[in-house]
Amino acid sequence: MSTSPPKPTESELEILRILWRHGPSTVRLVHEELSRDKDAGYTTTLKLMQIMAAKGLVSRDETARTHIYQAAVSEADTQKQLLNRFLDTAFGGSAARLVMQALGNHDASKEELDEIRKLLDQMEKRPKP
Amino acid sequence: MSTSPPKPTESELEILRILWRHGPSTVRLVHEELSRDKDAGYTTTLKLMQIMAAKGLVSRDETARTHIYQAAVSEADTQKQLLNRFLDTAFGGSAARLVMQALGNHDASKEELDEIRKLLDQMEKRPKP
DNA sequence: TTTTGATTACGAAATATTTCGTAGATAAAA
DNA sequence: TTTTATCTACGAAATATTTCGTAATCAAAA
Repeated sequence: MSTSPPKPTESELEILRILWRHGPSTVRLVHEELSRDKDAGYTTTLKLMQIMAAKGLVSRDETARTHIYQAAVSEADTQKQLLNRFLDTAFGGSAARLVMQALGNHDASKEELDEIRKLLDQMEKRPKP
Repeated sequence: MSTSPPKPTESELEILRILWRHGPSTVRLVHEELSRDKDAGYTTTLKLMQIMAAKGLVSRDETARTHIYQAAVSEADTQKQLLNRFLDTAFGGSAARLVMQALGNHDASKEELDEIRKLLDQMEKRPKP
C-alpha cells in the first residue's frame, strides 16, 4: 500500500471528530458544528477540509456540486496513533501512569469503572494477542 | 498570581521531560540528552530554552556564566493540563475510552494492573470531592 | 599574553499551521 | 431572464514553531 496519511493537526482532528460522529457531511454542516466552539470563517473550514483531502485524511464525493466529505481514517486507528505519540512525549511511555492520571482527574461513572475492571481481567487472562 | 505559563509545544515538552528527570541542568546536558533521539544544533536547543524561560516554563540561575535551567512547571500539573486537552480533542472527553484504548494497546505489568485496580476501588469508596 | 573552546544573545530564515479574501461557477429565486 | 445565494478553488497573508548562523563574551589552556 502507499504511505498512510500523516498525523492530523489539532484543527484537523476537530473536523475528523465531527465526521466520525455525523458520517458523510458537507462543509457547511462541519462548519456549523465547529462554530459551536470556535469562530472562524466558512472558507477556513473549507480550506482545511481541502487540505485534509489532499493528505488523504478524508475522501470526498464530488458528484454533486456540493461535495460530501467523509473520514478516510478510522477513529480507533487515529486515536491509537495519537495516543502512542502522546504517551511517549507526555508520559514517557508509561501507560499505567497515564491511566492513573486520567482516572484521577475525571469522574467516571460506576459503569465505566466496571468496564475498565472487566478489561483488566481480560488482559490478565489472555495477555496481548 | 499572574497568568500561568502557556501550554508547552511538543519540542518544549521534550525539554521539560529531561529537566524533570535530571533536575537543574545546563543547556549542554539537555542538548546531549535530546541528541539521543533528535538531531538538531546546540543553538537550537539553547534558543528553545531561552524562549521557555521567557514564557515562564523554566527558570534559570544566571549567577555563573553557564546558566542552570530548571523546570518552572510541575510534571503532574503539566500532564494534567495536556491530558485534559488531549482527552477533549482526541477522545471527546471520555476518560474511560482513553483508558481502555491505552490499556488495550500497551502491555502493562501485573503490578501496574493491580495498581490501577486499587485506584478504581479507592475511587468508588470516596468519589472525587 | 595569546589562542582556543565554550557559552549566551539575538536576528532571521525555514517550516508548519491557520485564516481569509476574491474570483468563478452553479443553482435557486424573483 | 436577471438577480441572489451558495458553493469550490486558490493564492496568499497571518501566526506559530523550529532551526540555525553570527557576534560578543568569558575562561581556560598554551
